[in-house]
Amino acid sequence: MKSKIEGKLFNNILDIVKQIPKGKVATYGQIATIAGTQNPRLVGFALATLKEDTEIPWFRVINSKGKISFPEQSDGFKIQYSLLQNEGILFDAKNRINLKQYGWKSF
DNA sequence: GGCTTGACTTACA
DNA sequence: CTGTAAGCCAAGC
Repeated sequence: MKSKIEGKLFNNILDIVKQIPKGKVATYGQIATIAGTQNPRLVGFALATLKEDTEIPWFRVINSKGKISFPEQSDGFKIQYSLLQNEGILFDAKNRINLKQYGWKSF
């Protein structure tokens, strides 16, 4: 057992992402701020280190532009796209999510 | 133990 | 609208 947690902010980020309600999405900056860090990259990094069997809804995390962070040709994009639609979230003509409607509000 | 990269954001020109 | 620069934390080598 490790007496030290592997990055307190890191653990915080994952915990916050798990708290995103269904049908809502949150931006990296939003999560980073709530987690207590000024580095949104850690949010992406935290999600990048997740396992396949993770229970964390990483697909509900998008960038400030309201778009998926993956290239449209990437499989990750397709997967996240499908999962979000499955949650009831739709995209506009520019493949962007309407944060005004689906944006997650802080607790 | 030090440097580079990374699913990013915000500000300015 | 696009492009460049700085900020900041953790993992990998």
